[in-house]
Amino acid sequence: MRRQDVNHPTPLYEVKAEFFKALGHPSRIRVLELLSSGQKSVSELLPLVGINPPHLSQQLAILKRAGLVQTQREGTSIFYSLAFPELIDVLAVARRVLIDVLAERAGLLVDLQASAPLPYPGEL
Amino acid sequence: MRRQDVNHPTPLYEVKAEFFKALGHPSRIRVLELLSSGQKSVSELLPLVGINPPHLSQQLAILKRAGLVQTQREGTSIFYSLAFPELIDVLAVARRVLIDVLAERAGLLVDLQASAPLPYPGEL
DNA sequence: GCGTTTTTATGCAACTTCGCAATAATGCAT
DNA sequence: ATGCATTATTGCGAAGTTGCATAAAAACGC
Repeated sequence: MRRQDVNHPTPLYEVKAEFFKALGHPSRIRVLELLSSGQKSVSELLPLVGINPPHLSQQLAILKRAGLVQTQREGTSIFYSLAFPELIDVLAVARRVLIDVLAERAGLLVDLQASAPLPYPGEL
Repeated sequence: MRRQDVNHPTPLYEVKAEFFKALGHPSRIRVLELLSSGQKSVSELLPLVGINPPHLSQQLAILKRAGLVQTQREGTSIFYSLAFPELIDVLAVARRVLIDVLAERAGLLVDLQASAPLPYPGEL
């Protein structure tokens, strides 16, 4: 619990920021996408995410603390799953925006190339 | 440009994480929500966001670098606006998930209260 | 020039990431 | 039940990143 939270009823945009912060890491995005197609145990996730066990465990803990995933023990394995199916929608909508952003970036790139100082005619 | 980017085509989930990271701050969320209802100049945003000018400028720069907002000069003012209207959808969908998350949390809270050691019968 | 609006620079505290070592929790064999 | 292997988590510390304040500078209109 952060110092700030001790006495104040966390304002809404703080909570929203927390939510997005939880999504703001490659491994965590990867995990959520993997869980989009059904629950997975930690040992299943390990090779798919490609980080070492303690690190994965930590990232999973962050997602869990944020309330985005839930766990279920099954023998010696622990299965993680999305806490809410709507999370899939968040990822989908974000994907759509990202397409725009990347298209825009690509556009800027060709502009840059077009306005380049006439590719060094005599270079090399 | 990070070292890692020099030789590798940044994997997609890196880019996605960058996107969500850009949303992962209260002031930035606030700005995006304010811009959802139309462009605003920095000086308009200042009192609404409630942070000091350099800090706001920095947060705006982060949003701009992420490609989420665009600017337009008008005399001495600079107007910021959403780069893509779909951003509003992202915020909306996230809001829906958040409602679930918070409801769940509230549920856990009453469970905790229900299972409390019989609220200190004689306390104060 | 001067005032207004916005950005950049710099520095420090706070937080995050991630590896390694250690620990816990379970199931299975003896 | 004790030990052992498997599965997952926790603790800790180094390195890197982010947040935010103060001071300085840039860009514009007059």
